[in-house]
Amino acid sequence: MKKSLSLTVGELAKATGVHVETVRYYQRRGLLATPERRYGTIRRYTDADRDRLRFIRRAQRLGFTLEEIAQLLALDALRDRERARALAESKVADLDARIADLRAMRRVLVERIAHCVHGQSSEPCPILDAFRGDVRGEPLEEG
Amino acid sequence: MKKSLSLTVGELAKATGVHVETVRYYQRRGLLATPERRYGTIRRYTDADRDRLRFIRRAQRLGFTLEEIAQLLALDALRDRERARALAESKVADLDARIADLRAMRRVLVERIAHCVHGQSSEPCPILDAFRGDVRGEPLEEG
DNA sequence: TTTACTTCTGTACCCGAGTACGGAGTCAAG
DNA sequence: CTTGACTCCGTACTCGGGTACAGAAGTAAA
Repeated sequence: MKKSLSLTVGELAKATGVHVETVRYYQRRGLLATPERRYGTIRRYTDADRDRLRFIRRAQRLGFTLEEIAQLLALDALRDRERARALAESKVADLDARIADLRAMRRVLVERIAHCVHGQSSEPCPILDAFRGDVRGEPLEEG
Repeated sequence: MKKSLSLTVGELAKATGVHVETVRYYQRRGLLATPERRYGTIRRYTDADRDRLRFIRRAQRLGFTLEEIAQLLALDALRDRERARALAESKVADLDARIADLRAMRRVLVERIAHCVHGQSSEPCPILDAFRGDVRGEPLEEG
């Protein structure tokens, strides 16, 4: 276990695949600590900082917002499994809803494309006509 | 066919379920024309305006951005079926990619939740550990 | 006609997740 | 010891899709 207190922001950024500006942005957002500048030098980052940053990026790829990631990190620090799990579960419900929405959009669009293919030119495409008329009960409303 | 040149912005907004400010926003974006103010009075909108606005909202519900909707409206004006269809098809591909991404996220999360449930408390939740370690080949990268 | 709502217009602000930039200061190689 | 790259810091800007607000003018009902 090396506790290499050795990374510059640039190295940290490279090691995690984010831009330097993004590292600073996460610091502003409170997701990542800003280490001291010892003796008026440059800030140095540890492997733990790098791991935390990787955690952030992975959680992001799983669809968590930075706000939610901040919560996850806090729960992790408290070792609060229950709440961490609850957060993950509500995220799954969230994903399910978004997937259902996208599938509904897809279904309608594919149907309209089929109508467009079988029809004569120089008339407006039924895809567009479909938007004008009633698209089966106005789906996908919020709330 | 009544060509009722009778709607105020407020009525137009109500008839289409958008806020007045949003109507104006669409006008600024060039999606909707701004009718003249005749004899220093209030602007009046037609049924055609209302239909166009409904078109915009429906296309939005199908996942088109306002930029794309502007394109669709232009293609519609030109009666260019080919390009309208192509745009719809690329949108379907787009939706497929987004759905696949969300499903991948969901799969990983559900798996991690299962791990979290079967484990002893007062240790960090494996959901969070998973973010620290390798989440199977770093999926969901852009590009 | 007065009161109370709308409308009109311009401008500024919101969110989330960053990106860009300018002028310092610091650091490593030659 | 200078040169060039990197860091620090603050501030401002981006995008997409709107929302908010102030002050003036139009309009409808009592």
